[in-house]
Amino acid sequence: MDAGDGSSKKQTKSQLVLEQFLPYRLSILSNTVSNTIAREYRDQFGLSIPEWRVMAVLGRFGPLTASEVGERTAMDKVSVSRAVARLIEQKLVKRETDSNDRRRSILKLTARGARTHHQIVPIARGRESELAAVLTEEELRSLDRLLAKLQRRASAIAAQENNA
Amino acid sequence: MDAGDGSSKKQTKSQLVLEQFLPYRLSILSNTVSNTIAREYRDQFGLSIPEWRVMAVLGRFGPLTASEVGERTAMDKVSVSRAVARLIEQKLVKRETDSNDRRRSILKLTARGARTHHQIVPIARGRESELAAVLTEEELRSLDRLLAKLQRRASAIAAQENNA
DNA sequence: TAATTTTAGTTTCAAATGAAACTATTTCAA
DNA sequence: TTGAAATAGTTTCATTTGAAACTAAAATTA
Repeated sequence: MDAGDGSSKKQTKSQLVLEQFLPYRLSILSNTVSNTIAREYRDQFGLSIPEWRVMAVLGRFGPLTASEVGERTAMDKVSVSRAVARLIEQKLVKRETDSNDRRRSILKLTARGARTHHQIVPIARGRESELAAVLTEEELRSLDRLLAKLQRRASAIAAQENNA
Repeated sequence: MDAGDGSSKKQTKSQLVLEQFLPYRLSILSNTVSNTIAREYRDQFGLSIPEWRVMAVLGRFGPLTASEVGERTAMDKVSVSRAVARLIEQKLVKRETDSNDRRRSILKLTARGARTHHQIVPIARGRESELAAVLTEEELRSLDRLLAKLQRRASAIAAQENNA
């Protein structure tokens, strides 16, 4: 076999070696990481990733409206709406209507939500550290830069695509 | 504003700044890239990402059995089975039963499939280059290394998790 | 060699997701 | 100020996905 690690060798002209193909590698890495974490959130707290993301931004920046949550999490409004609905059922989030603009609702963590948030943050951080532990400080800074650059470019391409 | 680019600043102890959180950043980047590419495959060739992945490995390494396709693409057998079913409908892939082991089927691109593959590869590569163009040669090598390291670690964590 | 277990792949069912239509409210423009 | 357009968020519907059950064939073992 020639490694699941997508390393080195150049590919030939009209072939595509999937395991060296950047979009594919990003997708596999991201899924591996997300699935591991998702399972932990689910097993320990009964939360899905979208639900957890909403909690994370409310814990950090709340109270927020649903659209602000969307901006902060890069989730679309449908996903936010559904995640919020489940969080309210679970009494982790509460909603009140904005008195200035009654279309808006204002979301914040309940006391219970705040406690859960408080429990999850260190776990999430721990997972991240466990992953990042294979990298040196310098590699981490490098990764940060590279991901930022790629994200800017990827967003630009996506946006451009949207107009065309 | 504190940037959608997830840069620099350290986060405080019991908070989690989503846009600096590595699993989240990987997920957003990967989704941005995949969605752009997925749309192109869909619009131009009527293929989904799983379908395209199957075509890619068959084009490069075929003929293969369904499980070999699974290994090469990191797709589970259900996804492979469904992708293959659709590709057969579209007459891009053909299946014949292995005469030595009649549980197995042997998959290969049809002539039509090979032509489609031949058309897509340069496009896929083009997209990758467009993305990678923001990085220098050295940054690319660095990225390659970092992703490989992270993937190894992520897989190890996932595997460990599976036993526990 | 008959019974049991394993392997390859498919089907089924339930949950997750995305796009489009919809409701309620607010803003804008004539 | 009233009618049209825009905005916030939800619901609906069709598609995708994942897990578990299932079928068929092969390998194992007793």
